[in-house]
Amino acid sequence: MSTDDGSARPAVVWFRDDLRIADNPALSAAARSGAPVLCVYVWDDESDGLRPPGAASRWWLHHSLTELSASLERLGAVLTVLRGPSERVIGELLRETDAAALFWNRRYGGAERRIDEAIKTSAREAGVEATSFGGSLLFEPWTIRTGLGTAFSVYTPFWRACLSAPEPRKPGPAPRSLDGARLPRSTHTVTVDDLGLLPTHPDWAGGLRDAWTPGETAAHEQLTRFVEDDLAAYRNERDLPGVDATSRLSPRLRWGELSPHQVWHAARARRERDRDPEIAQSATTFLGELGWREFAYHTLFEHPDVATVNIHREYDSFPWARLHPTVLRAWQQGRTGIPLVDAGMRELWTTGVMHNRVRMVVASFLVKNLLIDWRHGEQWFWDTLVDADPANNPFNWQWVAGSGADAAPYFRVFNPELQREKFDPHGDYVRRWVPEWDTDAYPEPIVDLKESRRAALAAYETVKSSR
DNA sequence: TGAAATGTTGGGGCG
DNA sequence: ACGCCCCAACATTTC
Repeated sequence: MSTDDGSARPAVVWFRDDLRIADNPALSAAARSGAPVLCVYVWDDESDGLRPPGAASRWWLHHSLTELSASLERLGAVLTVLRGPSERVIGELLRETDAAALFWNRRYGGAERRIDEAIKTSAREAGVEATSFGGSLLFEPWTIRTGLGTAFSVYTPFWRACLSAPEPRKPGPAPRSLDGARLPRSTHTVTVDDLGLLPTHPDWAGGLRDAWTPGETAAHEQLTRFVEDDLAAYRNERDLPGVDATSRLSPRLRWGELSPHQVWHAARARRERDRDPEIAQSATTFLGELGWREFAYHTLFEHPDVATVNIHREYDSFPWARLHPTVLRAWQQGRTGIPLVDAGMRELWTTGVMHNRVRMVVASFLVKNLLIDWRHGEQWFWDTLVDADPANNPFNWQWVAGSGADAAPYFRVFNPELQREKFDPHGDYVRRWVPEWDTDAYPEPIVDLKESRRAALAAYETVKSSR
């Protein structure tokens, strides 16, 4: 088949949360098809229900798209950037290019699934082969079911079911080269720069630049280094925020610079290679963290509005404190007078991530000691995390708040001072982010820990009794 | 992937 | 030698 100008009908690859060329099932399918490949990214800030990325996420997205574009050019293709409502923009592209096929890797959010379904239907009606692939999860949510055919609501049996399901596929290579499709002049494209994703006035991204190199190349270096050098100590040291013992792969998975399949098999291969029991245990613990990611997506699939609605609806009547903006701001800015909390919030603001143990502590502090609705915390994380994930972020906030799937029991209130003594015993982490700790410049706590704990338990008591 | 309150135990000081 | 008390240290229960 040919278009009017004699060129073959292209296969369109729509990139979304999969900004990589290796182990990308949609890209591979397009390359295999023999058709010229047209790679596209759509910046859609118009469709209903799509959640606009936060500021830190936009920064990361800019750089990751830029590298993806360069990688595709090396292979012989280009990344076409479009702007507008996905359904209209993709539909127009298919018509203008007389595309033969449309490929993508699936998304799992409510609005995303509605949009993708509508596009798939109209593409097929127009004679375009539209095919979706599993590229971002180890286990598709609808394949992991309880004996009754329902979704799992508890992590442990969920993960056990995953582990006894067929093993996730081995990751595939990047295409060696691509036959890049030509774009008709009539198509209105923009550049990554045109999207205006970077902060300008002021440019607050200096800390992010120091902490990160977005993009697929650095992602692979990071994965290799972690698996080869750091996996052995992972189990014992991952809870110590002052030690660099975590994988720091979360933004890589969020943006799909790495697929979970690449991470899974890298860790498994390391475990098989040398049979050190320390590595074996660490690998199991680490893979369990991938399991929580799978469970969060599983939960998002079942509860599309997880970012705004309590999974346990009895929490809808929870007696949150009246919101004092100064209190929320003190938490956001790391000025609560609680050293571990302030250290975490400042790490977040500077680097776009926070150590996982500390995330639990600051979240517990906001929700329980300050009695501030978890949605405020979720939104702040959404805006400031470079790994802000549509599934993980709301899932984990609801987990801490007690309203979520397999949530922490309501009475589990972290004591941030005790947590500091346990997990940052030498104060390395706190001093790194709160240098004025233990000086007169450091403020008094904005709440009494003992008293606010009692108040939290009383508040949660009202929810419990209404069950 | 808690913390605090409460209960139990056992060693040592002491009359 | 014995009972009593104190109090860590650990275990269990409760929130």
